[in-house]
Amino acid sequence: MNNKDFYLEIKHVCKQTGARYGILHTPHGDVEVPMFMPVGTLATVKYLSPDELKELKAGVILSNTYHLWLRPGEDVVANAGGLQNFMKYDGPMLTDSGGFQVFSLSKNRKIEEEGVTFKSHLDGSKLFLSPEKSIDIQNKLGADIIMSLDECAPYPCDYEYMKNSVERTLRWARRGKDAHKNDKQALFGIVQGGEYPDLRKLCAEELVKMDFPGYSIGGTSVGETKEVLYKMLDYTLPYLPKDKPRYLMGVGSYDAILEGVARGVDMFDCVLPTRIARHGALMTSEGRLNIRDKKNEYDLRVIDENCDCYTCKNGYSRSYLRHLYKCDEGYGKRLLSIHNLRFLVKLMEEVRQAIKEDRFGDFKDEFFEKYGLNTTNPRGF
RNA sequence: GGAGGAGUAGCGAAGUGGCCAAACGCGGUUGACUGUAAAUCAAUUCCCAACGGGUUCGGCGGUUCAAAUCCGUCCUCCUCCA
Repeated sequence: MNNKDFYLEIKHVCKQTGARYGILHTPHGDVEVPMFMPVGTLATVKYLSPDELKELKAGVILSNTYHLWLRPGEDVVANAGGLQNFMKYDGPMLTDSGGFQVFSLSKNRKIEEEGVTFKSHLDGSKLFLSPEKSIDIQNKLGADIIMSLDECAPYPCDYEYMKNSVERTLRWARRGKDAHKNDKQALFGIVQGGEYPDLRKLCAEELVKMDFPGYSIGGTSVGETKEVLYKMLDYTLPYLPKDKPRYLMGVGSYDAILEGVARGVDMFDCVLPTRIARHGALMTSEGRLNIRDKKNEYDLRVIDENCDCYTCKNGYSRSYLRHLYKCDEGYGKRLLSIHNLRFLVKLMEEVRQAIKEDRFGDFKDEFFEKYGLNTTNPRGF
């Protein structure tokens, strides 16, 4: 693709940690990194309008190839002029390749060299997704950033299986790159290799040889502990080029985000903030708050005094939010989702500021101290 | 005044001689959730010094080896007729 359409401009590297602050230029505008990207699988971040996403400064929105392929079909999206125009979100977007569904729908699929055969989770019909097909769909969906089809292997996974899987993922990356036809879209390669240092290194180096405009770290958030996740990062990041964006896939707990940033990750995405919001769990500057708890019944305080989200700013009380939650009202899910997303987006704003001021290491330490992580809630969120 | 019907755990509601501390739903409490098959899932919810024990099915009194379940009586509520 044209370098003028998509590139990472590193503006500052934290002297304490090596964390990077930069501007990611995309065809749909510039975004600052490190950043958190909300997930909108079916061309919508559940319950939120594009206006609300803009207000909370969401930046890049993720969507999903597998799900949009099934419904409404990539041609329907292409007919509307691509994802942004279809869902009326005018910021940058990213589509995942369907690689995660190779993992999450594992009971209904079969992996072969040519591609993956899925049994549709909707009607059971037989579907076949290849690296070329995934890229073709993503070309039609039209996101700014697209992903290679990979195998997101389970955890734990034995060495032999992982080695074969990595080699196949590399062949798929090559095939996807050759099939990629839309030069307005940046195709990222995905590093797999589980917890095996040599496989992570091999995968990263081989992908770098293919020269992608950005690199993802995959095979994470599949049940491994935080310690293993950090090892995976340590085994991968040193082999990725400094001038290209690095995207840690599926990570959204705030401790893992901070550890990722410290290691040089630029992009994160996760369903966690929106999903747990729908399930009544909120991220606050004092840790987790379960809105459904009876202790909130008469509590007129907002979720978090330090939050500037729409929900907190407008004084929606815990009492009211609990009421909406218990009545299963959609507006409650919306208000809670807005809060959690804004919490993470704002956290990233603070992260960037700290990097610019060469104090990200201190910021991270203070944050962990303040939030009491690794004590009551070792996994964070 | 007469005739029917009903009273079961916080609420609703099954159960109508032993397998009943009593289904199920709601409510309550607690976990979980990480490139979204997720407005989901799991545990727990009479009391206690708890892999055991104690007290329950409107009240009281009976029958029985055994009662939420059968009998008597009282109380309360509902419907219909006067």
